[in-house]
Amino acid sequence: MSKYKNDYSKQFSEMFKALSNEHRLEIFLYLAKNCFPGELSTDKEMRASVGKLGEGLGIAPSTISHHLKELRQSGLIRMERKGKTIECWIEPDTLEDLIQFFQQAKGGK
Amino acid sequence: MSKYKNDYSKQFSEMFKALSNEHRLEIFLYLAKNCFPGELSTDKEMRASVGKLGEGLGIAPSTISHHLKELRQSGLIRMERKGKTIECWIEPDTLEDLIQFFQQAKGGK
DNA sequence: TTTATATTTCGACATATATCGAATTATAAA
DNA sequence: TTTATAATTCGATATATGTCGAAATATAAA
Repeated sequence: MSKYKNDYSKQFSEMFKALSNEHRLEIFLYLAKNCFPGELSTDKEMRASVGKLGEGLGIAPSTISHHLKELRQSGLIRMERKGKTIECWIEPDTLEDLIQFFQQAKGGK
Repeated sequence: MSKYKNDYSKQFSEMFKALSNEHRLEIFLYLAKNCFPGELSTDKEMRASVGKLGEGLGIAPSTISHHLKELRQSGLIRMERKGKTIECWIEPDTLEDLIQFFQQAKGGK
């Protein structure tokens, strides 16, 4: 088997690691559904606070914070302080990159 | 944040875990490129042995074996003994599932 | 300025993961 | 049947991960 790593393998494997935890995947899916920016990226409704994201997951705030850090560091989400809370939303380019990653793998190109 | 897990979250998080390791991702990409079944699924060239997949990765055969088991258990690849060797190939449906997973996430549906 | 709220950082700990080499199993070849 | 090849399983070990609670930090409210 010849080397089949490209320059992005490391980056993609880090995104997959971020999504390999069920709590992080759930957060990611929630953000993808509710907080995908675009036409209304400045609208408060398009973003979710750390506290909001923690609701219903049954884990400590410090753990949520840890998970969000992982999602951010892998390039899947963005975070920005807004007053007392910190707002989170999906990094839109990365979602498209992931689709292309698997389409290319499927195409065998 | 409301629960956003669906019935498949667990299964997807396991695939992402399998792809979170650089060695496994490399194996997966190699198989996707070279061993995607279809019109020639019985052709020897469409499959790769465990030994072949280990070449050039610089890790022990037992470790390759471990990684392939993870890829198989997560549903990303298939394996079948053929004489002395064990042949590996991509599970084609799963690749399409992954594309749809991210397309759906992007669509916000 | 003091207090309350939201979040992060730190230190600890239990569990999971990646890896190896040795031993084992399965098959084919001599 | 004995030997060689391919791959897996096992046991060990070092490192990484998920989690918590306590303490620290940032901001807003009183």
